[in-house]
Amino acid sequence: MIAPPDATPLPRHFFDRPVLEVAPDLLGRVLVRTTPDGPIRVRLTEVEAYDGPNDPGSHAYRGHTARNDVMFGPPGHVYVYFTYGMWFCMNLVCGPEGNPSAVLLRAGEIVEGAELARKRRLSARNDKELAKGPARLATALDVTRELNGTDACAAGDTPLRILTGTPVPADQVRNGPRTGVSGDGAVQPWRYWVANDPTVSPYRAHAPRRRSS
DNA sequence: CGCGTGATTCTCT
DNA sequence: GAGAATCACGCGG
Repeated sequence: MIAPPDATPLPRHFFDRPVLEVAPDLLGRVLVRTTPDGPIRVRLTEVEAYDGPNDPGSHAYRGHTARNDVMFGPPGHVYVYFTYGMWFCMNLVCGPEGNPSAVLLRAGEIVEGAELARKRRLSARNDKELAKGPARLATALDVTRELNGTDACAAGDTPLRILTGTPVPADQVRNGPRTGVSGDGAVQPWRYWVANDPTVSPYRAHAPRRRSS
């Protein structure tokens, strides 16, 4: 019997391309998180590209460190980072090994396991908000530091993988400036989203924090 | 609805 | 020591 599209992982070579090609092509793909209580599936509606060692917005801009190590590894793996003292965000590594490019997964529509996601997203006022924002998406899927380096292209019963899903036609893809990025990196129009999708997060320009004392 | 601010800790300078 | 690829909440209109 033939596996349905939603059961087929994206092949590794999907990610072994320039990140600006991969990012819009990820819209409509389905991320599956396997938990002890059952699967959670998310249809991706918003992503952001970070393009190699010369992108001033990228965590890899200042070289190879312990935190960004996974970005320098093979494509198709999950890079999870911790930020603002509280939150995790997840990326999928792109391009050839050694070239530190990645796509930040910013938002999606929960298509299965919403009851499991709600348990971790108690402040969400409705299901559209469950994964509306990169840290919300990671929280809804219970993605933390432990999943850093996971191979999202592996077959079988892995904790997190990315399936073929149904790609979004090019005429429904929009793009604009990246969110939350400071300095020169902010101007790149490398945030991609699905037109008129209610699960896409609102745009917010980066706001530097003042010192408290 | 838009805007401002506190939360909380890791990472790199 | 500063700033962070963010979120939630309170306030004012």
